[in-house]
Amino acid sequence: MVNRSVVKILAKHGMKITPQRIAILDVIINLQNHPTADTICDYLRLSYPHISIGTVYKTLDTFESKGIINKVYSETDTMRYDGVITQHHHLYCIDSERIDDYYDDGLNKLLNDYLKKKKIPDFIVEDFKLQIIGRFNEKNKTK
Amino acid sequence: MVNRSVVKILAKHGMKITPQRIAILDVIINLQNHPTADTICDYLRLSYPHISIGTVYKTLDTFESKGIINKVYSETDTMRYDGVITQHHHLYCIDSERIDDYYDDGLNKLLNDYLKKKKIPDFIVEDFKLQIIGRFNEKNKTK
DNA sequence: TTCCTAAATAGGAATAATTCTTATTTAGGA
DNA sequence: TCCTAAATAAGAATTATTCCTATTTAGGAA
Repeated sequence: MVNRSVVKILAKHGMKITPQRIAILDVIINLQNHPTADTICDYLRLSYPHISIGTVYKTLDTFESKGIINKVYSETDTMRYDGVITQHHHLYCIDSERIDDYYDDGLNKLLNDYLKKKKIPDFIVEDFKLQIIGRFNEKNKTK
Repeated sequence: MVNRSVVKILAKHGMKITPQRIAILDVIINLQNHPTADTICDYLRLSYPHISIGTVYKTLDTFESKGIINKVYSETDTMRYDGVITQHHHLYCIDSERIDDYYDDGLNKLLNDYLKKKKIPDFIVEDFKLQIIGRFNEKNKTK
């Protein structure tokens, strides 16, 4: 079940529509948990056994440079990817590798207004990301 | 010129005082530009030719787990380190690898108050870090 | 529809960052 | 001064990522 909108996204950015790109973009948009390139590749191999890890890395880089996906900084030395590009922030769990999205328009506005007013010397702000570090409490420990 | 306070920091955290630890901590506190483990090692070798890169990594991890230094998330796949542990944020340059510290007590307070009041469901906030992404302007391009 | 070409891909080698292993050394308490 | 657990050096191993090259392919032109 190829998602038609995935094809549209590729076309909109003037990219060649290849089965690999469709599959990769489909996976990253549908996996909600900020997967690594390796995780993405494992998933892809279920339906696409010959895909190459090099292609996955290259394609993710291409998507990122077009602004289709985002890289997520992580504590470990493995890069993670995020199919959500509307502005949002991240909750980092101290006890696990878990990283959740955090949407908060109030927070966005608060920071936007502050940084616009504040004027950091010799620096032009283009974007910002808040990493919120802490713990998921009992009710929500597994996911 | 061994910095006495470096020794004090090690002692305060109940760590064995070794020449390697003194040298490493001295370098990371005095280098202000968020060096990589490799950069730290190069510096150390000037005065300490036999230090092992493995020791540098292990020691930086130890320091980080004791809260003496911080890791800094970076765009590339190389971890960087920060000898400054008072709360602060980072300015990431889009055009280079440069990462500057950004101190702003007003911002800290703003975010603290907001997150304290806001209550993110099922998540207990311990800390936060703001990544401010943008460009250094002409006057300040080289550094 | 067929052909053509630049771009994309597969597969594997190469590189770079980091961790692991083990024998040796050492800090600091007894 | 001695003893032992902890720290270190050196290099091997691992892991993530990039690079290389021959082959394939998407999509525009004829």
